[in-house]
Amino acid sequence: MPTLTPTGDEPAPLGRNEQAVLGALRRSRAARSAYDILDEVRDAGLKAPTQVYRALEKLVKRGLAHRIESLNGFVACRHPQDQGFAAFAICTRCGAVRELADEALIAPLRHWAGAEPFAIEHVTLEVRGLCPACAGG
Amino acid sequence: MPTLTPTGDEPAPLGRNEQAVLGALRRSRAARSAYDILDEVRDAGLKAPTQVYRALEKLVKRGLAHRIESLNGFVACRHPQDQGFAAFAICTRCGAVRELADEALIAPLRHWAGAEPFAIEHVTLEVRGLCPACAGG
DNA sequence: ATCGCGAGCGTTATACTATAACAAAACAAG
DNA sequence: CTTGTTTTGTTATAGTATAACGCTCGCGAT
Repeated sequence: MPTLTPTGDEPAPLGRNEQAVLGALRRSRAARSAYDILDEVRDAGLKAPTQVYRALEKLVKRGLAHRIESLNGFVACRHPQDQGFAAFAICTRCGAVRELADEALIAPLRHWAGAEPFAIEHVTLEVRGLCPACAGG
Repeated sequence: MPTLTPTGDEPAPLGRNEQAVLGALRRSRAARSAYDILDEVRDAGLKAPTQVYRALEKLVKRGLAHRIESLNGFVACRHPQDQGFAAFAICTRCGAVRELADEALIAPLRHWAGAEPFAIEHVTLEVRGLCPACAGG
């Protein structure tokens, strides 16, 4: 048993690899693939996909990053307050990913979860389309 | 210009490859990867991933199949009446995929789409968790 | 101190998913 | 028949993700 983390669930500080990967995610408004990220963090000493994937896994577990299934990519979390569901609007033209905190979108899911005999572990909600800027409006 | 399809948008009949792939999807309650399907339709003469992906692309365009992003897999459509959004409940234990036609789940998305300056092209809504059977209830 | 253990990291190799590019065949129109 | 178009077949390759193994480092026990 480790002797640190004395109070019980103090979140361990991010390691070098996690910091580098999270930094790369935060610098981008679009989702990045693990290999994109790898290209960007080679300077920081990461050399293989495994290292990037391990860092991403930890970041996602902590809620500091999200996986975008429909892009096979990742984004930094911009709404740390949301502990449960997260939703994303993805522009198919410019690639920008907006994290949606809209409770109107999420509440129905919670409601459905309560009514159905289905034990929800995770929800993926990804809306693809044109953002206002790209729609030319 | 083709002379067939005389009335304008008569849906061309499915080709051999599409039929074989759709058959494989319909036989399964879980999502199948393109390579899974390929193994199953080798008898029908398909030999390369490209053929399976092309068949899947056509089936999805017609609404006869759906892609499950979070599994990199595909399922046959079981609710042909729904033209717009489709949602899925995916059991993480047995892999069964249930297509959700629940309007209560989908209506909020339509509502959001109307209110937001975002031109929706496609919505991915995938709920992962334990189905009633696997939850032991 | 030093031994042994467990956690995490680095590295290599490989599996899995998807598409590009071109060849061959099918088919309608002239 | 021949020509242009569309579909299908085939090969090769790109892109995404994980398995497996060995090293090192920190810690507690002796």
